[in-house]
Amino acid sequence: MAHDDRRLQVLRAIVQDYVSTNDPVGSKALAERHDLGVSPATIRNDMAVLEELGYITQPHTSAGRVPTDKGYRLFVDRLSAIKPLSVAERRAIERFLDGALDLHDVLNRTVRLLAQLTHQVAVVQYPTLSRSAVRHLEVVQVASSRLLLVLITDTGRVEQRLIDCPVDVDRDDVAELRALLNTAFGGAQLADAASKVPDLLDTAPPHLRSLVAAVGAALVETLVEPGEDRLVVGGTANLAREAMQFPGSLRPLLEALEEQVVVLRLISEVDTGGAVLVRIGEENAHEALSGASVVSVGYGSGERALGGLGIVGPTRMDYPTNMAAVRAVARYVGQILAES
Amino acid sequence: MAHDDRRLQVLRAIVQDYVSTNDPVGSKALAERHDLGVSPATIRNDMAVLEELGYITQPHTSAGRVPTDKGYRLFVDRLSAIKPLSVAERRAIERFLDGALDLHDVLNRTVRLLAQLTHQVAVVQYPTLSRSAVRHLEVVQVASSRLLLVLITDTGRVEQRLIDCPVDVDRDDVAELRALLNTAFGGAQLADAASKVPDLLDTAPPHLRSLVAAVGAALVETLVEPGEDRLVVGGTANLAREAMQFPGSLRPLLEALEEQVVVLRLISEVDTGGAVLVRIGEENAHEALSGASVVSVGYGSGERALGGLGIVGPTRMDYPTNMAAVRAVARYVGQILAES
DNA sequence: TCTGGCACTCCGTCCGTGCGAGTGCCAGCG
DNA sequence: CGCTGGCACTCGCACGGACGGAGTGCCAGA
Repeated sequence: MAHDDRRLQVLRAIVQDYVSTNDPVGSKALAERHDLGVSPATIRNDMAVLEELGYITQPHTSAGRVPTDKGYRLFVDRLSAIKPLSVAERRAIERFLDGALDLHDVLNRTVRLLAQLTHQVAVVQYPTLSRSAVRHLEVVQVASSRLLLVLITDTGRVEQRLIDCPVDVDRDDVAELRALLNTAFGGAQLADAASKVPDLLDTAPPHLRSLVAAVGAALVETLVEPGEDRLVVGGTANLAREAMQFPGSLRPLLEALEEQVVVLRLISEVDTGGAVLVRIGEENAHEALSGASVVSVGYGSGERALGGLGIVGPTRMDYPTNMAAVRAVARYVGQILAES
Repeated sequence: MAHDDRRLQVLRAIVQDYVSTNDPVGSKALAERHDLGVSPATIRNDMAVLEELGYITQPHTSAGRVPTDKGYRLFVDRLSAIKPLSVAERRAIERFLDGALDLHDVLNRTVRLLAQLTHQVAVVQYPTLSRSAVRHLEVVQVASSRLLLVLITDTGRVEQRLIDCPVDVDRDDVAELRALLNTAFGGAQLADAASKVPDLLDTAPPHLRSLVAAVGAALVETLVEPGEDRLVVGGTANLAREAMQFPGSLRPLLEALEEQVVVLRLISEVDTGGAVLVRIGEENAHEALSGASVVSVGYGSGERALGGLGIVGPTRMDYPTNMAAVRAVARYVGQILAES
């Protein structure tokens, strides 16, 4: 029906106007700014229907209409296409990410880039350990009975962990242990590491067993530990600019961003197909984010997703542009990580 | 003079009341809440003098008085003693920092602890590389002509850096290089590392020279690079609670905290004597912090300061308590780092 | 030198008004 | 049957004046 079609166009127009002006949009303004080919009165009727269906709402009687979460959802799903980035933006991405010195650096630059491109809070997850492989394991003795285990993954991530040994450790044993660990785990997926520990224990020379046990335990713990997934957050200053957008104060949002665990769950639940995921307002379950939207996507080299990245902002955001930025940045990051 | 003395007591009372109530304080309220032994009228005269001298000011004619930066300065310098922490707080600190697994973990816990104790934004600097010694250098080959240099310091800090080599690298050379580096630099102060590179270049076997040069350059760069000093920031959510305190918006402050470099300079300029440093409002030079105060102190094991930590908050803060918290946390962190 | 009293200054709040934007409904028209 | 123009109605908001209260400065007296 031409009917429904126009109604959707009206919804699209409402979302676009509201996002760009931040004012509830009325029928008259809509008719003026968009070539809908009908009069304000007709638009009013359509808006009444859209409101009935729950796509828009009016903040107060006799104010303009504002999209609801459901309205944004429909907009994202059916009324918008991801807007391609400008050439300048693409070049900016390249320039920004080139010349990164290590993983830290790559992710820090990424988060700043993303915050700058989208004017939102940007979030980048470190490559998940459980999907990484061991490139090298280093054991350094820091005290007579204390070792520092350093894990270097194929994604360039470096993790450290202190190990308290039951007894004093001999210098030569450390070297032996190092060699043993690297032949056992070198190149192996970290996810498989846990299952290899018992084997290694059996085959290890007796005088190293207790050490191997301690190191193995530490390795497994590192994987399980909630802190294993790190998060880089940037652009929180962008929140201040749009402070009015959020009900009450920024506080809960800032807390959630610091808490990390909540945001982490959202960011790491990426679509395996590589599509950009959008979660709008209440869809976020967690209360602190109920007034916010999250746009996220997995990044990685080849098919496997190493981690997620994305942005957090008010539900009233420019979805097409932001989705494009998130996707583009994720691609570049994937490329760069593949190279190193 | 009994005169001046009372005036200072009035100033102290004003600061205390203003900090706790957040309302400009008037002569009457002051007389009621503090045993100054004089009438409001007398206090008014004193306040007029204090205002003349620039210690207090009135936001509007016929509102109460509010301390100026200069007033807070006098308060901190002469009118307050660092308030000892409660037993519960001391125990909380111990409990909170115990069981940290590595340097990351220690610093992350520290920043959260400090934010929680003071209800301000907490900032902790990683132990400065230039004051650390090399515990171990690790070289890992990540591609035929690409090495990953991992530096482990005596403070437990682990730094990584990618090195592009001019030519493909032989596996055995890597092992040799590693041994060479560790005998040359092991245990040495990083600050001295730069001066050792030329020597090492001379004595190194010819086939390793180009590698040593590349690694040496990377090492020196790591020290010089602005990013060498890392910062952990936490408790930004506390800013939202006191958003009204800051002129305009939180934006500049949040930006400065993300920028890191500004805050870093403030935090790292610690008193060598181990005293808590307070910078109030305009004393902070940088514009974004002109409405904020910074309370900082160096932490470290023994005498040398490894780095700084502190808090950033509105000038209207509880200085005695916060100074106590900062000092106590710094001590514990120093202890813990000395142990590992 | 301190105190009580007094006049004065303003800020913040409240209330009433007017304006403007936007709506819903209805009758008429193609 | 759907679109249009017109119209009355509803609110939110900005403006402006009045009011009360808190706090001050000053002055005369103890």
